[in-house]
Amino acid sequence: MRKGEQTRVAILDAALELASRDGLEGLTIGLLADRMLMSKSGVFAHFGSREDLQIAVIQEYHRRFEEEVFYPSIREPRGLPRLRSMFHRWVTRHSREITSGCIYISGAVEYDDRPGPIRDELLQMVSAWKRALTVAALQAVEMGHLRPDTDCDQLIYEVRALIFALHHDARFLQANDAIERTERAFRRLIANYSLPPLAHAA
Amino acid sequence: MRKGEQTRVAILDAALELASRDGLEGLTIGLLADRMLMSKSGVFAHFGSREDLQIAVIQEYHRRFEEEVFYPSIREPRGLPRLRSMFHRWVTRHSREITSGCIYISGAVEYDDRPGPIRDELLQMVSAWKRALTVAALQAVEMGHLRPDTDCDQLIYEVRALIFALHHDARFLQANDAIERTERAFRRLIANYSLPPLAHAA
DNA sequence: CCGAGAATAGTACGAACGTTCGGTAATTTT
DNA sequence: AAAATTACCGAACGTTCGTACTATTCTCGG
Repeated sequence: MRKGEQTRVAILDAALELASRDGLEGLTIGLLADRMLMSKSGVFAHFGSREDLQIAVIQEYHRRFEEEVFYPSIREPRGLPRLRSMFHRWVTRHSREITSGCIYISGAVEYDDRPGPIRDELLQMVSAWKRALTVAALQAVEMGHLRPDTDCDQLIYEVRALIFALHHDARFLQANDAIERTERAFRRLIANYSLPPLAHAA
Repeated sequence: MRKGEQTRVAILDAALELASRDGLEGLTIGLLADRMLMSKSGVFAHFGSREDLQIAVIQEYHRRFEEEVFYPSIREPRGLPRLRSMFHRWVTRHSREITSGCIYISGAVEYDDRPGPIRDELLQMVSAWKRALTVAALQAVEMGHLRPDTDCDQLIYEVRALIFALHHDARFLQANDAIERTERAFRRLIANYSLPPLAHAA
């Protein structure tokens, strides 16, 4: 039980790459076997079914997302700095995987009308991240970084909207100014919900 | 050559419904034949190939989109009223088709990594609509409805972002406050780029 | 170094896919 | 009413899909 896990990890890695490009529905055991230079049944044996494979991919994606975006950010000072860090790392991740899309987003489109374990898994991951963002925003209000009347759900809704646009424009429209626009919009958004600087006060 | 066109229209109508729910990739000739109570070959004969069927669906979707969103808006007064109308009708359309998603958005995810005629067709339609929005924004600046230093590309980028979020939250997360949040964000956005009301001027 | 058990290959299956083809109705034209 | 064209069906092809079995190869502890 050592070689096995080792190849399982390798398969999962290739599966992630494949699913990021072609979506979870495009993730096929045959293609995966080709890429691994293995037989279909050899790949299949490592996961009980295709659905289990897809779920494993989602979980692995989430693990990496947390590792790359969430955990580093949580070490930043509570409040606006942490929220900024979460957003920036999120954007950076998207610009890095500009050739391999975000499974959260593509999965949402693929499974918005298809109930089942995969949709449930995706929903759980996306909701968790959304909640984490909202918590960070709430803390920013608590700390006095954002205006006390800030509707944090609304703020995070608009923040997430920017990421969706980034994903769309960078990948589909192949617009190279998407990252810049996303960050500019974020700055304006934060400025909107921030307390006015003292210099401008009456 | 009369009965044929008639059923072709009926097939296209069913195809649109199917593609809106399951995406353009989920649009299958077999399922379409089942829904039409026809044979696969019967359906097939009306379109030279599956790809031609998919392109026909995209074009029909675009036709309806223009009819429902663009043309009525262009009768509104040039400038901010027209831009508002375009956005509102867009949102309304999304809330109406809350059970059947937007082909522009699902198609963008499905074909962002798949070159070919379908991607080209989608790209053309999406770009055209984006340009129409930008033109409306530019006119709003010209008319003095928006600040003269407004970056219209940036504004429209953020406007489109809101629609992406609406689509995501309404369909995938099934959040029932998505429409309200979208409109609230739009108001804030416009206020940001508007000239300050005279009452607040120094 | 060998034998047990894990890891992978091989083969086969039923289903669904797009597509082709030949034939038969139905419809339009003459 | 006859002829010609169009509309549709049914069956089959080749491929790919996920999955179930069986066989073979490899790995590693005793």
